Amino acid sequence: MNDLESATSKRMKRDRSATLSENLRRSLEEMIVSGTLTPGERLDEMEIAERFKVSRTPVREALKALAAVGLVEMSGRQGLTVSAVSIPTLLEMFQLMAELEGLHARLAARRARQDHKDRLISTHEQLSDVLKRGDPQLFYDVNREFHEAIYDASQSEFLADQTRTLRRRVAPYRRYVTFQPGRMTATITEHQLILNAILVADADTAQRAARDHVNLLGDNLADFIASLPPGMTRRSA
Amino acid sequence: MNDLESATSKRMKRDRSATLSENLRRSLEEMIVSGTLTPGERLDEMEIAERFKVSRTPVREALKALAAVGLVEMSGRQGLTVSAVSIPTLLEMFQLMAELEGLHARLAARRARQDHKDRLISTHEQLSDVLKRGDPQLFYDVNREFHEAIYDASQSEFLADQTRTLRRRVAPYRRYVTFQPGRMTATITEHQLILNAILVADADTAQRAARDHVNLLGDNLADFIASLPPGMTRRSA
DNA sequence: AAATTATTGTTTGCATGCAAACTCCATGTT
DNA sequence: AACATGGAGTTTGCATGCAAACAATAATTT
Repeated sequence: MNDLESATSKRMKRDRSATLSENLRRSLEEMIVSGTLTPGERLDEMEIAERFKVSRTPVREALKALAAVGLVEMSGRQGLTVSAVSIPTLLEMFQLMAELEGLHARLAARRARQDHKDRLISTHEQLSDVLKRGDPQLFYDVNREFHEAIYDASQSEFLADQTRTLRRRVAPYRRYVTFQPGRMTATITEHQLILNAILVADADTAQRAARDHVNLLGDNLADFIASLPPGMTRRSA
Repeated sequence: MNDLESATSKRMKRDRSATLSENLRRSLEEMIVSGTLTPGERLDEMEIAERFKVSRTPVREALKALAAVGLVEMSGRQGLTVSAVSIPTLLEMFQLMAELEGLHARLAARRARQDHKDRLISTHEQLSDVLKRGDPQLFYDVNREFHEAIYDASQSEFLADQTRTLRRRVAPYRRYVTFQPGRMTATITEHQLILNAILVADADTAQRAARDHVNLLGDNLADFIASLPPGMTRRSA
């Protein structure tokens, strides 16, 4: 029963989520979502294994899991790549995101308790502050916080999971939109509409506002893509 | 260049999707979706490996993939189980399904070409015929065909993928609803409404009709669950 | 007899090894 | 010279083996 002994390496393994493959999955997912690994990039099992100092087995398991969610693609034996989604698919993703966020907002308007509302309000104010400071990365993060607050208020865990999964899939592209001029300001305005509707429990308005908010994001993305020189859409590195 | 030789076992491996783990994933998924493996049931790696005459490696990869989609759960080292979803989660799933199907119907109403419409009509008629014969399993399958026809007409592949994935997740429970008295007849009526709206390109009506259709399913499920003796909802074997 | 510890067995997680298949380059043939 | 053919190297897919962890039972102690 020695305190020192119980804190040794044995305890390390006790951590439930401490399987190598699970940690790898998280790491790789983060790298894909954050753009460190770019869409279309080849993923070499051995390379990753060496990089993380593990064998290929947990690497393969992690990649299998990511492939099942659609973040990586395995086309037969010719190797794995970070999923590169086509423009039409990307627009579909935003369309679906719009519906999901709309549904969350609708449910939030109906179910939000006072603590949920408080969190929404404070997060929204926080985001307004960040806007003035003009830190895009921070804005990106706090913006996510605001949406998480809506998911929380909607009290729909499964729906939230689905939404987060989709969110991660569009994340590599979403950054292009977030940093568009005027988008951050517009976001604040749009959030305000959603927030107000939730606060007064106007489900229809909340749903519409949230849906429109994401659809505008999609439009911005489409605009951005259209402004790119042709061919730029294939290469994503 | 011997014909006989080129047709030997070497050719077998040429099939792109012929990796053991992929085939296993399909098989296990089918078993879960069809109810052969029941929610909550323990999945033993070795047992499955022996059953399919393969090593544990592809089994583990298949299970990892299924876990990523939510069909199986792996809680730490204490083994994997077929996912058992709680009642509230199940209702959330139907709610989301309703939105997805609604979106498909909306898009289908806007985009369906004549060939899509033909397929919808013929599938609908087919389902009506099946109703008279009273074969629940066949009804289940043709019903799926009708919905597939809608996905096809909506021309949204990604959305269709997402819908199918969710469909598979609720499949183990959906059967209870399909076989409820009166449900099949009601389904035909509801499909008719969706079909009519799509044929006349009335997007709003199509969306509402499809959404209501799935929501009614959810209601039926909720009724069925409520009619079960308490405690019956936990154990699912 | 009850509780705690030992121990055995089962099951998962990971590493390693091997073979099949793909890629690419070089050599050869027409 | 162009195309086909062959082979080396790379990469994936799967099997096997081992060790750590969990589960359950047996044994020991109080």
